[in-house]
Amino acid sequence: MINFVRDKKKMEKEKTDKKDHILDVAERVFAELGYDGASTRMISGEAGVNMAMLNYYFGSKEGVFLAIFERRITTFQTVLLSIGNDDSINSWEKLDKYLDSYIDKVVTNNCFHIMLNREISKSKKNELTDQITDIIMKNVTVFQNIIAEGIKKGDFNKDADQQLLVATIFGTKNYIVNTPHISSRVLGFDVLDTNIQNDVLKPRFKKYMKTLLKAYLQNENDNK
Amino acid sequence: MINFVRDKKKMEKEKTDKKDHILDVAERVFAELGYDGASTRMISGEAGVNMAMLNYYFGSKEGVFLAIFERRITTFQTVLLSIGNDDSINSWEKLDKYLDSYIDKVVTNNCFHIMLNREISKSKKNELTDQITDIIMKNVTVFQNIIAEGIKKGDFNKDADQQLLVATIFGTKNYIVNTPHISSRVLGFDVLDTNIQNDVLKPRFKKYMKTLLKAYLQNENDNK
DNA sequence: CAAAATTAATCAAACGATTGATTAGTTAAA
DNA sequence: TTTAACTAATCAATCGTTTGATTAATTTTG
Repeated sequence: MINFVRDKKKMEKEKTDKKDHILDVAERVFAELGYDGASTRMISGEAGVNMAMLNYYFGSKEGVFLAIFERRITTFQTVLLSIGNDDSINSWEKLDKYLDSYIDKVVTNNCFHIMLNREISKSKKNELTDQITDIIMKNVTVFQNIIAEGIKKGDFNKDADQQLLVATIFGTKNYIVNTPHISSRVLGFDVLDTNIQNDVLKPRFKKYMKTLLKAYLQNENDNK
Repeated sequence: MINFVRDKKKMEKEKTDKKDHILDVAERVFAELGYDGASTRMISGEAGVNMAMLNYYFGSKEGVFLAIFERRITTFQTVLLSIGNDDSINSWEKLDKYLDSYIDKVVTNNCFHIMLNREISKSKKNELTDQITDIIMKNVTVFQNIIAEGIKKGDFNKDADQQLLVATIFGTKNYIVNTPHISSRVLGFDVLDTNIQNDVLKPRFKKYMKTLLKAYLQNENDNK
């Protein structure tokens, strides 16, 4: 067996790569089978590591689950927050930017969002669902503020139902991303195919969402 | 011990009542914890029956799951189908009727729809997800046909994205019903409270959905 | 009608399999 | 040599299911 010479830098890189690899696999398996349906043996098996490594690295199965979260949420939320707080653009532009960023992210990281929504859909509360709720609410609040601000400024129709509009944008996204078997049959192509996602789904989804929101939020006496 | 005189009719009633009771409980527990998260012990325990009764009546855990489906889908789908096939009303009225029936049903039977959507959100295909997909697609197809017909007739805007509109109506519904922790915080009330559902949620949801679809589907040169 | 035979409903106990987790020991790196 | 990375073996607990036995209800028989 050949023994490579590896410096410390390289090692650390490989270590985090290994942990990252485990999380990649776990994220996919959790999305495929759900948290309860996915076993630690299956995850470690597909990741090509010993089962005990999951506990060695992440402490427990739940630790793996939470590690997946921490990896995804931080950068994403700061991006959305910065859009919400950008005072140099008007409400319509904010809406556009938010939708562009949001749709890009959730379509690309669909495994994560499938996993996330499966767990939050458990109607019985527990520590985990509370944590997930808080995470999701941060994204929701940014969107809500954009709408509320737009209405206050007079850019958006004041009769709009802010709360249910939240349900529409996030619900529409969830439908496409989280139930791929259904949405693929409705749309006529495989929504999980990366190429189709980038070339067809994302632009079409963005365009649709903007048109829909414009139709609903536009003041009745306005013309475009 | 008193021995009641009971005719055959009465007996059968009680038997189906018991099976129905088990399915009621199972439906709730599945919604609370997911299919994998809910154990047969827990279901039988909460239903107050011996564990073996689940297998005696329904063959297996999956049998319980499928029995819940058969109980719910039949009547519901015929109602929606009859609306879709009603030629005495125009497309706008069909849309209204469909939304009224659909929203009433899914909000009331929220446990069932939570359960249904949790399982279909597993991205790995299996026999069960295929069955659920077929069931869901029937409801979707009725809605799609209403939209397609309306566009063909010229009632609806021909530039409308039919497919993504499907994602919006069913997605918005799912968001409200399937993630009650989130939607309750967004809306500011408990979406699982039966009284609130009937007095507040249903009428508001119907009104919103109709307004949204009208804004999007209305021909640009039309006035109401 | 009454006794016997048959069927349906229910139960506690136990089955083998699988779960998440831990151990004690080995290998590799610093 | 000390520490970190990794492994095979094993743990108790829980899973869905099955069993054999028992009770209750119904039908058949004499």
